[in-house]
Amino acid sequence: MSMPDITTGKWHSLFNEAHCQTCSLSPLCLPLSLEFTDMDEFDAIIRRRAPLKKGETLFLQDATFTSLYAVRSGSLKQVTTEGSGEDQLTNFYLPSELVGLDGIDETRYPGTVIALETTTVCEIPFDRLEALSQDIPELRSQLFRTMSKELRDDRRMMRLLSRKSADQRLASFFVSLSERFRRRGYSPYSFRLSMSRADIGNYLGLAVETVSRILNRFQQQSLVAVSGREVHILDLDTLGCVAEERALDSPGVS
Amino acid sequence: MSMPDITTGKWHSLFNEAHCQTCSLSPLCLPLSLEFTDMDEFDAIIRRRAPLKKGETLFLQDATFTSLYAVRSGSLKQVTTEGSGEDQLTNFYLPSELVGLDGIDETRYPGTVIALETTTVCEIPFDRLEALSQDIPELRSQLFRTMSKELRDDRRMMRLLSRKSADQRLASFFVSLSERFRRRGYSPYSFRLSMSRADIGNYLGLAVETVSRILNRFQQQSLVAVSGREVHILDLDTLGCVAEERALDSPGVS
DNA sequence: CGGCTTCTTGATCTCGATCAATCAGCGTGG
DNA sequence: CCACGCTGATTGATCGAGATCAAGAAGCCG
Repeated sequence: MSMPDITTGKWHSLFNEAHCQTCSLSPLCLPLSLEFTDMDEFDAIIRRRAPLKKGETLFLQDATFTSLYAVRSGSLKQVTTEGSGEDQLTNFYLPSELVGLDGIDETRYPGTVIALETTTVCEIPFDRLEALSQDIPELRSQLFRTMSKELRDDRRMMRLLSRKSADQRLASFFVSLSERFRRRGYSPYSFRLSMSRADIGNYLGLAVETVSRILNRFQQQSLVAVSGREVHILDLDTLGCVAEERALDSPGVS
Repeated sequence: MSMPDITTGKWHSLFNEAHCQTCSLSPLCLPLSLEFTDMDEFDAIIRRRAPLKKGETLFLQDATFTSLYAVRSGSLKQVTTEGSGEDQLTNFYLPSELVGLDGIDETRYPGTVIALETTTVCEIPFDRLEALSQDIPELRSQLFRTMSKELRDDRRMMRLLSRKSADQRLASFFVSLSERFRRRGYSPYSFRLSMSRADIGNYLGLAVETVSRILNRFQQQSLVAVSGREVHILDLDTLGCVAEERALDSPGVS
């Protein structure tokens, strides 16, 4: 839909020409607060990567940590396999978001990251980024802030997982997605889910069947219109209320 | 028990003399990888704080973010109140751990931090820390690593909250506590819980009653011996298995 | 078309929440 | 010293949200 068309064959040139200075995402991405000259320096360490196709992995769990990745287009999921248990989907990544921050303190990435659709990323070698962050205080500061924000989001997720009902989880998910699309200049009301129901369930700690049923219920309540992976949000306000409301106050649920 | 005695009155002098160079926690704390001269510089920006008594708050949710805090002794909990819902306990902090990292990207702390017992902390003004981290690459690197580790721990917590049974949660909690005490030089097998059952339940996403019941069960299975807040871990290995095992494989639970 | 995977829908079962006492620990004041 | 009240911990009985099991129904692609 709103993503550039991969089939034209113009990608490669487009993609070689790409620079932070001309990237529409730079106000959201790491170079956010950089001056032009600093941005040049930053841009110089970035490695553009060939696009990933749907289902391809950016890196595997336990691979040696070397780089962070900024998403340019498309989306990815991070999956952690631990012990005997099943996989846990810990994150979805959208354009301008930074992948790999949780790998810094170890030598390995703590999860596998997989493209959910055709996806392009910028590779940022971490040693060079760290060196550069010595000379550019804004860059360092921005890195700290990005990590801090991710910590904060994690805490929100913990609250969702430990206190919210299935309805509240789904509602939160849609509100959050809507907000993320809005910030990126896409419509907050109409978008296409790049992840399967199973992914959503795994991420939210719910069974696939539950996701399906609640989506159906939301549809009957005219909160959203869902057709396959196409989503139209009809009543964002109420959805926001559902997301935060205590299960008690919900009136005529019957 | 293993904590210095607060009642002797010797605290204040002890506490004024305290420096990173002589602090037994420095190999675990932020100055971990610093040279002597660097550690002096770091030590100079630290502000020692008067001890907090049980129940006192280090800072309130939405207070302006200014500093990180390193725990010297005692322990704290972080509690977030959001919307109409109840509080969510997002973290316990033990000596050498860094409090406040999730406040960096906003101007405010995202939760209230409360002492669970008599607790001393070192205040580290963040603007000075950030400035210092420009000159001391090891310090900057350590900060990144600390934040990254916290991200990783958060992901583990999400897995616990979304996939693990109540038994597994409690077992994980004890294994994790045990490990944290061990790293700090305390006994990994005998310790005193500074938090209430309600706190544990809130943190693990369980009702108090459930915590109580499962503790009882663990006791009957001779995994732990619990008396009030005094804990003796009898079978750490099995506890570790319980923490990771899928509910299926557990053999003769009956 | 057939052979996939993904999604939906229905029926049943279970774990842990909730409700409701009771009990234990503990500081306070008579 | 002991009755009182308060908070925290335990124990028992019931209930319900959501998992699980089991079929179908759509898509999707060679």
